[in-house]
Amino acid sequence: MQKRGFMKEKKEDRRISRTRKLMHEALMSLIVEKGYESITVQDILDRADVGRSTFYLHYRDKDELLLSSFEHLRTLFEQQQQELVASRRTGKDPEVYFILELFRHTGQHHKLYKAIAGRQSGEMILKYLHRYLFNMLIGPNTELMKKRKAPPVPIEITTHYLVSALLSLLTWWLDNNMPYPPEKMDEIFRILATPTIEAAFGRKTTIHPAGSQKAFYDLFVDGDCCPDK
Amino acid sequence: MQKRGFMKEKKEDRRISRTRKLMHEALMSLIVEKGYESITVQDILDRADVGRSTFYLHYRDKDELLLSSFEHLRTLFEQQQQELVASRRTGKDPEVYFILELFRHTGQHHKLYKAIAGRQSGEMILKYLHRYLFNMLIGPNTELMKKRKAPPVPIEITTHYLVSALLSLLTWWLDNNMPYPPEKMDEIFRILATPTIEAAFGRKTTIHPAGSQKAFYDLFVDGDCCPDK
DNA sequence: TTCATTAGTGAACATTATGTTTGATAAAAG
DNA sequence: CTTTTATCAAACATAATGTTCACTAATGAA
Repeated sequence: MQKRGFMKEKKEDRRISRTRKLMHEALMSLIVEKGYESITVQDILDRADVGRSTFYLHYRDKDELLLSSFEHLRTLFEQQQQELVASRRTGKDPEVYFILELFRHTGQHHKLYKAIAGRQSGEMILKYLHRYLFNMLIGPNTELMKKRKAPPVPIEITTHYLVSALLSLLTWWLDNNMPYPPEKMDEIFRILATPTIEAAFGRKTTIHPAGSQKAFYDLFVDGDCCPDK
Repeated sequence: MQKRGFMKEKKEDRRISRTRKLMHEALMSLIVEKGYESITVQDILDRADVGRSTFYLHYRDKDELLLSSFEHLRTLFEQQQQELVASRRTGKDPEVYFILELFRHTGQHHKLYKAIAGRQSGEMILKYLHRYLFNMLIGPNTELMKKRKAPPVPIEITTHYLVSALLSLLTWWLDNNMPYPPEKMDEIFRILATPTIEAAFGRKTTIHPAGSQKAFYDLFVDGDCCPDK
């Protein structure tokens, strides 16, 4: 997407990256501590130790900072996804792994996601996630559409329905401190959603387990995720 | 619940009912106009033409007023439900009608519900609705539980999943200006959800159409709901 | 190293909303 | 008619937001 080399793409003033990072970290730690809503810009300023004017030089408001932080996580998730796809050449059903990896990823960053998506922070992020997953799933589904001429339910509705259902499972899992491992949640989603997919499109779907991954964004890899492996 | 007669249970100062009603109406019309979030207490004061102190004499804040208004609607819905149950002595599967009536009811008050539950007003109401529906559905489901010894998915999760799915359909419907009649939405929900229920509990569910109902809360019965009957 | 450029500072300020308090007023209830 | 109680207006304290500006310091390119 961007010009220049491969390892180095430096064009940004160090000060900028520095203050941005400070503000992100401040926001993140504050979210974990007291939840997004109750955080004030002043809180962020104090924690990050930056001037008021500096904040508004970078972001329009609290929400924009949150969104920006969240996009970090999304990027990370996508990198992990790609690594996984690259490392495995089984090839088939990439969207099947997707859901398991989604649970894995959010589990790894559960403190953040719980604070961010656990209903405590505005629906903004949930909306974002919804859109993201919707686009992720609409591809495979439109393919399926071609096989069945007149599906009993409009595909848009089915997709919306399934995304919401998946998200509900995810937020439930986070809100309840992840009482099951990601694999179990993945299985549950399959059990509950597969018959719906079959009813809406008429097709068999298969079930797979999947692999592992690595940690980044060190400060917020939370450690104590899930009871047993 | 309360003491005294049958038709008359007046114990409340007229002034109280009057100002409360004024504030409710103010909030409702404002929600329809500009969405909940952007409404300020001052807006409500101006529209209702009540003093600032009066407002805080009745409600702690905006949210409490909204919640109170919403409970009005819930009461109305329950009345309609009971009338329906009373008028029909077919008796079986009362929860089957429930979903259709839910769509009918929200369709009738779509302006309010769209403003209130259409993602524009905080998740507060959605949460409330979720809890409400959850309790509504947990009864029938625990019955089903007894039939199957070890359901493959914990009932709590299944219920949560189904409620979320139902709500997603409902909000989608409202957000998209109710492109289908309630009957169609009811059918769609059945198509999508029934196989899940069967997978989670192992049982057949039947499909019914249902009747009509009446209007109240006149100011906000919106009229132009849904394309064709 | 030098130096023009760019980012960060902090303090003041305007603005907007919230929620509380007061004593006076008017409308109910009995 | 009298007592009680809800409402009112107005002022107030508080708190958060977002902007401005002149000053300072770090940066990176020459």
